Amino acid sequence: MAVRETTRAPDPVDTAPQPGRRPVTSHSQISTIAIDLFTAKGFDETSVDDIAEAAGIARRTLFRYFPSKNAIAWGDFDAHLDAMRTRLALIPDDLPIAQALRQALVTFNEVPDGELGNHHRRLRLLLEVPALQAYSMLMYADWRQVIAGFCAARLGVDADEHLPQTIGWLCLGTALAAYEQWLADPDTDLIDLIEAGSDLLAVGVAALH
Amino acid sequence: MAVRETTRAPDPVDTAPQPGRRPVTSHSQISTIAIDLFTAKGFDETSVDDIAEAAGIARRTLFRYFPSKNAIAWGDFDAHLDAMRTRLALIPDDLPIAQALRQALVTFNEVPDGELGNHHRRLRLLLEVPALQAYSMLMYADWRQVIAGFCAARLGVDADEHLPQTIGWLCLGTALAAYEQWLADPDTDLIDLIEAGSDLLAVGVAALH
DNA sequence: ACTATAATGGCACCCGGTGCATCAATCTAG
DNA sequence: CTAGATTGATGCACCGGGTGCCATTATAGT
Repeated sequence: MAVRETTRAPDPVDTAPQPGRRPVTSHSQISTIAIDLFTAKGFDETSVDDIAEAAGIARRTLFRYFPSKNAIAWGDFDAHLDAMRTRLALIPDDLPIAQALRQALVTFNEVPDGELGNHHRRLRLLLEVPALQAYSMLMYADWRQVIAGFCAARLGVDADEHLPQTIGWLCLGTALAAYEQWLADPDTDLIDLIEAGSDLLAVGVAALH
Repeated sequence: MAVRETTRAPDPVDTAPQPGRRPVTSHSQISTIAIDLFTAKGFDETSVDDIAEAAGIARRTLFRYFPSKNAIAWGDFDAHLDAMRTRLALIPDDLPIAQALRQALVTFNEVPDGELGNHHRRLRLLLEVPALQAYSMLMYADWRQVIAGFCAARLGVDADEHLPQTIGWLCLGTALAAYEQWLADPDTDLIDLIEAGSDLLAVGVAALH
C-alpha cells in the first residue's frame, strides 16, 4: 500500500503563467465527486473506473492525482495539517499547554458553513468504511507529529521523545473518540464532545509542569 | 479491504475426533513462516505465493486461513484479546480503575520467553510497515473495545458511551507510544515506558471518581 | 465398501496500482 | 509565426492481492 507516490504539487490557486499543459481538474474536485459516489453507492461498490469516468478523466490520470483510492476520500489533507500547524504556532506562549491543545482540537474541526455537508459525509466515510479507517492511520501519523512538534517546542525537548509522542497519541484518541460519538449520535454537539474529552486529558497533561 | 472473511475456527487444540480431512497446518505456523520471510525480504517484496510455497500449501488455501496478507502478520490476535479480557475480569473490584488499566497494559505485553524473539520481530513489522500500520487500526478497534467494556462495567455505563470509548483510545495511545519509543531505542525497557505513559494517563482517569 | 463431512487445491476472474511510451496543450525564445 | 521545451493526459501491458466456483482428497462412522 503505497502512501505518497504523487508529488502533489498543490492545485494552482496562484495562476502564475507557466509552460506546459493546464490540469483539466483539481484534487478537491475529484475528491468531491468521489465522495458523492461513495456515499451513494458505497465505497467498495465504487470502482476507480467509476470515479475516473464521473470526473471525466482517464483512470491513469486519476492515479496521478491521488496515490490510491483510499487517498481520494481524504482530499487535500496536507492543507488541513498546515492550517493546524499555523494555528498552533500562533497560540500565545503564556497559554498553558493543555489549553493550547484543547483549542487546537476544537479549531481543527471548524469548517466553513458551505463545506459543512461535504465535511460530514467525508468524516462519516473515513470513520465507517474499514478500508478508510485503516488508511487513515497513516494520515493520523502526520497529524500526531504536528501535535508532538508543538509540545516538544513548548517543553524544550525533541519531538521524537516519549512524552510529546504520547501526548500526540492522547490528543488523537480524544479527537477520534469525539468523532465516533458524534457520528453515532449526530444530535450531540461535536465541539462539546471534544471539550469533554479534552478535560479528561487536560488533568493529566497539566500535571507536567 | 475485507477484514474478517474466514470463519476462523481456531486451530484444534482440543482434538476431538471429527469427520473430515485434517488441516495440514495451523495459523501460528503459517504466521511464523511469513514473519521470517517478511523480516528477511521485506513485506512488500514477499508475495503471498512466496508464503504459500514456504508453508507448503496452495495460495487458495492460504487465503482460507487468513483473510488477507496483512492479517498473516498479526497471527492469532483474537487469542491475545481473549487473554486480556480474561485478565481484566480477574482484577479485583477494589483496585482503582487507573491501576487496573495500567496493570492490563503491562501484562498484555508479557510474553513467554521462548516466543520473545518472534514477538519482537512481529511487533517491529506491525509498527514499521505502512500497510501493516494501517491494517492494525482495525485490530486496535477490537482492543479498544475490550478496554471500553471493562471501564463501562466499572463505571456502570454502556460500553458505547463517550467516556469508556475515550479511555479506550487513551490507553491505546499510551501503549502505542511506548511501543514506538521502545522500537526506536530497544535499550529502554518497554515496561518502563508503558508505566511512564500510564502515569500521565492515570492522573486524568483517576479524576473520574 | 459406502457415505457424510471437512479440508485442500486449481482455475478463471475482478480490481487496485505501476512502468513506460506517446500524445496534447501551453509558454518562451528567435 | 515557428521551433523547442515543458508539463499534463492517456493508452496499454502487466503485476499482485483477493474471491467464487467446483473438483479432489482425506477422515469418521455405519
